[in-house]
Amino acid sequence: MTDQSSAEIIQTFGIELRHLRSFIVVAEEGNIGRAATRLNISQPPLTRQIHQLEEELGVQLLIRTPHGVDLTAAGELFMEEARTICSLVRQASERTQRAGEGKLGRLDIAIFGSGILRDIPKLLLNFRKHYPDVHIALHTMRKSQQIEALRQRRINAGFNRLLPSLPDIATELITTEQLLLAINDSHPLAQADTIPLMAIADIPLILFPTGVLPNFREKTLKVCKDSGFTPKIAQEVGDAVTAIALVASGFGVAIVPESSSVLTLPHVVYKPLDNPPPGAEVDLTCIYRANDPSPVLKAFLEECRRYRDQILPA
Amino acid sequence: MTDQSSAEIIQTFGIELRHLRSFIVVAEEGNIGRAATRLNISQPPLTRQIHQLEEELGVQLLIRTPHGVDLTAAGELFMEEARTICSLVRQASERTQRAGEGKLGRLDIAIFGSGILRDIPKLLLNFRKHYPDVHIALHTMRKSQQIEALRQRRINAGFNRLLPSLPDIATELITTEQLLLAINDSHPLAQADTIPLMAIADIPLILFPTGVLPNFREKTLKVCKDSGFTPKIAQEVGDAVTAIALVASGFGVAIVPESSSVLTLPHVVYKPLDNPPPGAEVDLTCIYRANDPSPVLKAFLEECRRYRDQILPA
DNA sequence: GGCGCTTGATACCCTGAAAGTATCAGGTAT
DNA sequence: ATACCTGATACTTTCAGGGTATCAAGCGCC
Repeated sequence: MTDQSSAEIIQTFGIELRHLRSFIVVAEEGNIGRAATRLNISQPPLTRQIHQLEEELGVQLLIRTPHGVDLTAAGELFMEEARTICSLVRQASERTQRAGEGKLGRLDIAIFGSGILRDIPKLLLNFRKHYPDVHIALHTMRKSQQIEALRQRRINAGFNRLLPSLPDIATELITTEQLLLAINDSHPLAQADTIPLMAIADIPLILFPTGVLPNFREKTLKVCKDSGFTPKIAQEVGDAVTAIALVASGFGVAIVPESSSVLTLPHVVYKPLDNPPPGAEVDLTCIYRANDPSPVLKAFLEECRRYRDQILPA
Repeated sequence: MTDQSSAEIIQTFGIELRHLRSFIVVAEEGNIGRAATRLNISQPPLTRQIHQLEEELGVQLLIRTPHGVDLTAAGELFMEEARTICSLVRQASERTQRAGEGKLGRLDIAIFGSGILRDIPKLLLNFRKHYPDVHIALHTMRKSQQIEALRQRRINAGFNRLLPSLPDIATELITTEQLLLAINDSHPLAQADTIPLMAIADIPLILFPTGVLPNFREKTLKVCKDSGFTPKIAQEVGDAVTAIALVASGFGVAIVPESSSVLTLPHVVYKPLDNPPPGAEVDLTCIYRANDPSPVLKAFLEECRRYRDQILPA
């Protein structure tokens, strides 16, 4: 297949862009001498170039008149085609340069449940503002799927929390969030400004997500253990949104990342932990192939860093 | 304006089609050495060409791996663009060649009243069959308009009868037609198979067309004079169709070219002249600029000759 | 782990094609 | 008739692209 396709392409031996550029100028000037001046070459080589072109095409392009040259019908057609081609080359060059700077291209990005609630949309919005010509496709994937998809090159980056360290996957920290307690407003504890973790020891706890370790479920259990108790597990669910929905229905409480609090559901209030133990926080990170040379990805990671530096002081 | 437009085009210095063709093959092979073999050059110059291209664009197009080369995102984009450009060059080349052979292009052709009745449509149909990609635009013009339009290059060819000889306008004979008498079937003469011209000396004659000399009106009068009489003029009209319509209404008789007889109107019959005097015939000719180099026109004129040679024996 | 094979990159030379110089030939206009 | 355009041609020169030889680096196979 390759042989055939390139055989077709290589048909046009001999003809070079130089010929097209020269011909365009000659056609514009209607005079070979003046055209040569504009091309910064002398007249004879230009005459020869045009002859070569006519020879190569097997068609007369110019009619020599006493005061210059006129285009034949074929010449007129070829001039249009040549203009198109030259401007296409220019465009190709520019587009490739922009692609090289990461300003043009496509990013396939995997997101997961609770990450989408606040930081990722903001980040993507920022990026789109700086790189409007980069097309972003979002895919919802759980952590293990993200890693597999990265390795298979189906995606360029993914967002997740609590990542295992892997040799071929690099990470970029987006933000570190405090943990909040999502609690039903009918519960007496919901009146307090902050809640000591120990206070929920006897309240049923909704855990999430299910899936491979390490995950946020594990994190939640560890935080409780560090506070000196083992929680009563009310229910295990797949994602933060479902967990908070259960909180709204009075199933129990849930420990969620700070950013989840943008999700308002009736009867759900979010309370900071009183005296949070060390480790009562969770990272949101961007993962990508460690050796991915894509300039678009590079630009995206820079945007990630800019976002992080921007919100960390605040 | 020319300076600006070409300045834009000439932006892409350095880059030549050679670079694009080479890059495509390299991208296809994923291996510079093999690509060089396929391009029938050795490996070092190909390496250099790719470097030149990357230099020129200011973008890395290839990632060198131990087993060959991979495309960067920019490289992948540029490869698509390069393919497009190369195939466009090929197409341009082919189209120009076809234009040079007269197989592609546009013909603006002027026609006039009675010529359109038989020969011109047949001729155009033949031409279209051989040259399907030539677009033909028809314009209805009287003789003087045709000549003016030819000189102003608004048309490529015209059809007419009885043309004055002009230095810059060449002619190509299409057909020579006998003259027929168009007569109302209520007239006693309409019963005869042929009619001697003298017989209409007393019947009102409808003359056409009005306009510059020489014209068919003049021809008609001359034929009558050669037969030894001066006709009674019933009416002068602009074209053959109107004249025949008047015959249908009983205004009188008309002398018309043979081809007009394809036009059937109620009560109109066409009768050959009995013993037609020499000169009782009229040419249909194609006129064009004597120095017009257009290959499309050339092809059209050849079609005209073919048509003439085809109908002359019959 | 060392050796051989692959890959692309580099240094140098050489050929050939394209550009330059000088001149010619044809057509117009004065 | 001549002076001045035009593009075409002959010859020279230059330099860019291609060739040969070789190198450096990475992978895989014993």
